[in-house]
Formats: sequence, C-alpha cells, structure tokens
Amino acid sequence: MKRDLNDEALELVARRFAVLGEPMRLRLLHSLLDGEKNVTALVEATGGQQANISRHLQTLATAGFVKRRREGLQAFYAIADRDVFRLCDIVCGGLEKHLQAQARAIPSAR
Amino acid sequence: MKRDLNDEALELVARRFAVLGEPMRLRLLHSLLDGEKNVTALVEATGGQQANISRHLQTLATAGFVKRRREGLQAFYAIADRDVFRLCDIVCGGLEKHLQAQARAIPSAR
DNA sequence: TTGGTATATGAGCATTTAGTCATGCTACGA
DNA sequence: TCGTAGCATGACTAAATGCTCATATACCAA
Repeated sequence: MKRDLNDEALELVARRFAVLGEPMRLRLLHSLLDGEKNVTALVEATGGQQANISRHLQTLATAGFVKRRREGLQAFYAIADRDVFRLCDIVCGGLEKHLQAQARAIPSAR
Repeated sequence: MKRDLNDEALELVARRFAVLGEPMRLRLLHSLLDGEKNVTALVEATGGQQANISRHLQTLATAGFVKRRREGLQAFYAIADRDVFRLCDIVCGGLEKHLQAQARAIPSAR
C-alpha cells in the first residue's frame, strides 16, 4: 500500500516522531502513565528545571500527545493520545531486536 | 504496566524516534517500500544530494531500520525492520485525529 | 491592595544536526 | 596500471533545538 507522499505531510509525520525523540519528553510521558499531574509534580518526578519542563510540556501539547487543564494556579497535564505507548512498545521491541543483533555481531560482548 | 526507566534505555528509545524524525529519512524509507535500491536510485528517487543521502542511510542503518548489502561498486539498501511502517501508520492516524481536533477548535478553518 | 504561588515565556548560550563541497576509498574495466 | 564509477567521509556552514536565568502572567489569600 503506497502512501501519497507530499512534502507537507512528510514534515508533519517527521515532526511527530521528533517530538518523541527527546529523553525528557519520554520521561514526562512516562510520568503521566498513572494519571494527570501538575507541573510541580512533573518537575519533581523528572528532576528537571521548571522552565524546561514547561517548555517540553508545551511541545507535547502542541503535538497533541498530552492535554492541559488549568485549575486555579495549577496546570494539570495528562496523556491525550494513548497510541504513544503503542509507539514506545514497538520501538522498545525493535530496540531489543537491534541490540541482540549487535550482540551477535560482536560475540566478545556476550 | 510500569516500565523500568533508566536513563540509558530512555536515550536509546528517544534516539530511535529521533532517527524517524527527519523528512528525508522518512522519504528514503518510503522509497524502499518496493524493495531494495542502490544509493544512486535513492538519490534520484528523493531528489537529494548524494552525500546527504549517504549520510541519512548511514543513520538509518546504524539504528537498524535498514540494512546494507554491497555488490561490486554498488551499495544496496533495504528495509530491515518492517515495524517502521507500523510506527508510521500509528503516527499518521494520530496526526489525522490531531488535525481534525484542531479543525474543530478553529471552526473558520473548516 | 499586597504578597505569594504556580506556570509560562523572552533572551541568550551551547550543542546538535542537516546540508554541501571536496576528496578519499574501493572495485571494476580497458 | 590507469581511469572511472559508486559510495563514504572529513571539514565546514547554517539552522534548529535544548537548557538556563530572569522575568512576566495569572490566580489566590490575607
């Protein structure tokens, strides 16, 4: 099944992958596995700086991976698209296969 | 199901996403959908520069998404991990949902 | 109104990375 | 052996991006 592949769509798809291509953002998504949290809680959970966490959350929200809910002073973030975990599972699976293949290629490392 | 989340694994997973986070690399993978191709063919198919294509292929190969086969003067590349298309399908699906949600949020754009 | 709290954001620096040019390397044919 | 074709890679530039500091904004309580 050949997909229509115009430049704009390609950029959008690549952009979504790129958003997931940052360890801190994956860490944030992981922290949100057990439900929504406010920024302060995410700062503590990830050990990052508040400004940085806030920016990453903005990036994740813009891409639609998380959603934001304001409640008074606080902003609560939650997973908006659970497909993100299917993606991570597939990547992790591929990663395992790849690392095993590398291990086979370098027997001394086994 | 909580995953063990050490920094190293996180970097590896993020790295794999990041590799898919470039339009030209997605274009290359797409070009390889119908079977292996040599570098020259991929240069023509994507309209890129030879040096750049070669670098992107290197990146894809290091991540294990494509494999390389030398035959005389030529280097043939082929998809090594078809899961990459499952990933793209999920991202495309999420992208559609996200764009539709944005469209609903900005009725004038409909 | 004043002060404090939670989050967002402007500005700047540092790092990474895509792209390009030139060149190197390897295999092959004459 | 010499020349050429196909591909890889060193060196460089430009752009994008993550991070941090300081500050702005929004909200709440006294």
